[in-house]
Amino acid sequence: MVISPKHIQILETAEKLFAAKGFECTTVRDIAEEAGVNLAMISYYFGSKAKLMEYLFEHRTGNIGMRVENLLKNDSLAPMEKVELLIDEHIERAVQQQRFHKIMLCEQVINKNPVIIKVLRKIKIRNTQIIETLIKDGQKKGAFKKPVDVVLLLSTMIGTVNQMLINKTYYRDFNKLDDLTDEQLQALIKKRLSNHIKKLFKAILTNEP
Amino acid sequence: MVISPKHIQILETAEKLFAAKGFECTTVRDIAEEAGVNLAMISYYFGSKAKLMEYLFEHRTGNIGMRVENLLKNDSLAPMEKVELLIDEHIERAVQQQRFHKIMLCEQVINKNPVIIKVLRKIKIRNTQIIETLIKDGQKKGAFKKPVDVVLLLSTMIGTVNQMLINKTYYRDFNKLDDLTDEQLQALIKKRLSNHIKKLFKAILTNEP
Amino acid sequence: MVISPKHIQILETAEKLFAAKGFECTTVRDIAEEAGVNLAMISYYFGSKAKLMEYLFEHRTGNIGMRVENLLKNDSLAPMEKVELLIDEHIERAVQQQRFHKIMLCEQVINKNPVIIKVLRKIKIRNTQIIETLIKDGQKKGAFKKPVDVVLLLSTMIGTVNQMLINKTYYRDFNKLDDLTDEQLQALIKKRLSNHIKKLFKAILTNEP
Amino acid sequence: MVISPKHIQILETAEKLFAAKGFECTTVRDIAEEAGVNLAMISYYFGSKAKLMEYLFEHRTGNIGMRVENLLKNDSLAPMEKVELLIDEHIERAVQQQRFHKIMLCEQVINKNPVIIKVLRKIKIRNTQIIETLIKDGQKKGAFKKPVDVVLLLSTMIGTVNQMLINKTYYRDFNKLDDLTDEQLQALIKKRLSNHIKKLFKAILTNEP
DNA sequence: CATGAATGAGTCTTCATTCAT
DNA sequence: AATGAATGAAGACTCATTCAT
Repeated sequence: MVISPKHIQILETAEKLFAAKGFECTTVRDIAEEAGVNLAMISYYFGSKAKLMEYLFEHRTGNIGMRVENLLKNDSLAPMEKVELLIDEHIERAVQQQRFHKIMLCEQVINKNPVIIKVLRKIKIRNTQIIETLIKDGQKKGAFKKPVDVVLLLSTMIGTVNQMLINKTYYRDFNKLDDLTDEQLQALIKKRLSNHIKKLFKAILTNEP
Repeated sequence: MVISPKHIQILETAEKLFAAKGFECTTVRDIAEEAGVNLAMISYYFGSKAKLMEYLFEHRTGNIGMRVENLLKNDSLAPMEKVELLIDEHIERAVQQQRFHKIMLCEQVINKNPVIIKVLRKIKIRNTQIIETLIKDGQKKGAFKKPVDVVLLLSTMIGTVNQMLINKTYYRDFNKLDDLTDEQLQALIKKRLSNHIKKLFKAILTNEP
Repeated sequence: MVISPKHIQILETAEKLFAAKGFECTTVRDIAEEAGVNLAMISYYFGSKAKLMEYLFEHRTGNIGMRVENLLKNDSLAPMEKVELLIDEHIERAVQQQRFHKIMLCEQVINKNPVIIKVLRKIKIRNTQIIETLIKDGQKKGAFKKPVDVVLLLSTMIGTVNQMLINKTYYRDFNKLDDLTDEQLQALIKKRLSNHIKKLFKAILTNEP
Repeated sequence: MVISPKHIQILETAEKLFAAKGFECTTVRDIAEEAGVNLAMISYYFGSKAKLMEYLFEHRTGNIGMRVENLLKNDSLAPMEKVELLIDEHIERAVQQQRFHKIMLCEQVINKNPVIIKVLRKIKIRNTQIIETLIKDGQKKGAFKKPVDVVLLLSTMIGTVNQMLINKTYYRDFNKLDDLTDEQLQALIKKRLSNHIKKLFKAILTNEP
């Protein structure tokens, strides 16, 4: 399929609305109006609303992991350093693609569109394999404890980040951070998430205090 | 409002379907058929589909925390023991009420029904306050480090559990646990979640290795 | 059919609501709640909502005209005096039974329930006959001109009164009568209607200026 | 809003059915079938059934009064001549737009849709102002008596015409006019209404016999 | 290639009425 | 005699999708 700027425009508008109102509550009309395109164009371009969602998943999950792949091969980094980079990579992407991550979160719960189920499963497998490789490497080098429940550990990383994305506003209120701009708040949350999750991973993976 | 057995029956059917297909994709007809009641009865009992959801939230969040309240007052327990009880309490409830927790998770993302937003906010505040009290107590007794980012810590507990609920099937596949019954798998996940999260909390709260 | 006080109560509540919101927009539930009776009682008492309306028509149109019949026989009154009494009689009843008159007005337009069509027709015939008799008597006595279009004349009386009932509030506003109570306004309108219509009738029926 | 021939077609079908069965008793399906258009098209074109009614009111009340405005300015006409033209104008329009006038009559009684209440009020104010201006002019020229109750006088005109519209069939029966076609009957009624109302107005406004 | 107009299918909701008690 | 619970039928409306142009 040829992807024109108009395709991107529609996809991003759809993403915004899906994240805000959910897939079902977003009408094709909403998307068309918000994106400033003709209503029929969406079916014309993507075939259907469901297919639009699938394209969105492809669009967002297409080119991930290049940097991570290289990271793994880099022998000059210690295992824990690699893990830390992975954590930061995930936080960065989750925050950058907040909307899409929210959509993914819901879609994982709902489980309806088989295509998306498949894409999600692929992502999960990929994620698990990467961290598994990393951990096994660390264990081989004696840097990490064994055994490690990889999925559980990954759940902590992904779950903590998701939960913080969901509770951004609540976090601001509870910690009385009203004077921060959205960008500042986001940066703060990223920093704190990073430190926090790294500490957690260290506790699970290493013997250091 | 009087709650008859039929009310409960409808509520639980609705919960099941909402968790499986999402609120929007579940039609009132679905619920009526699955619950074996007349279509009109749902409006008759609950007023509307949206109200039904609200009643579900009330029904499920109504009487939580009695045990936790008592726990907090018990002076014979060490701070970390209290925290551990809290963790187990949460895991127990989340697994027991998996469906409802999935619904809550989605609703937090979507943010549509104001009544539910309010209920969710109340729950969050309650949860944060409980753990905050616990932590401050531990800090006063010198058992816990300071400072502690309460919301971040809570996000780890809730996020990890949610993520594991979502990935139950994936967890079985990845760890090759096909010979376990659903109950056994569930018990295993509960156990592992408990150990895992306790370890994480210890790493954040205490100085012990 | 036995008419108990509860019947009356329901009928009058129904009348009030039918006049305010129309027959279709008034639900049986509305009537039951407003009347403080059980919902099922209305069907139980009257059979159906349509039948309730029919009973209302019977109830309100049952015992009219006794006074008028006597009036006609009274030989001590001049023809015009009789007509004037008739006019006042009509105004009095229309104002007293405003709600019912509004209902009748709508029902005449809508034409749906055959029973009510019949009742309305009977009333019309009766009214026309009475005034026709009166006019013929006046013509015989040389007091009234001939010919007279009875239905047209009646239309003026009934139409003017109806229109004023409908426009009560507008009449108050336009004539800046805000300081009057509802009762005072009503009395004023009755008085003015009476004078006005009598003048009109005189112009049509007699030769006097 | 763009008004296509199909809009008009739907509006006129709706008008016909509203006049015959009332707004509430007319279903959108009725209108769609009678107009030979798709059911969804009515919402598509007008938004809702209520809005359709509002458009009908706008459509019918939009361009009234041009002729009347000019009439008022014409100095070659005597005050009573102007009044007579006004009466004929009203009769003509009421008979021409019988259906709509019936709808208006009912809507004035029921008072539900705020938009329509507003339109009706505007019409009433306009009507009253026109006739008030006419009458004041006549009074200044010494042609008319004073004082005159404008709303009462208007009620006679409008009420009489309405009542005759409602009772057309009855009028035919009572006066044994079965051999007349509908058009002939209508013409007769218009003629008689005109003479009748003019006579009434003369009686109220002037001193002549 | 792009779109305005149109539509079939499906949704929630309301309501008068019924019926067992 | 009276009623609380229940329901079948029908209503307005929405929406993704289609299709002629």
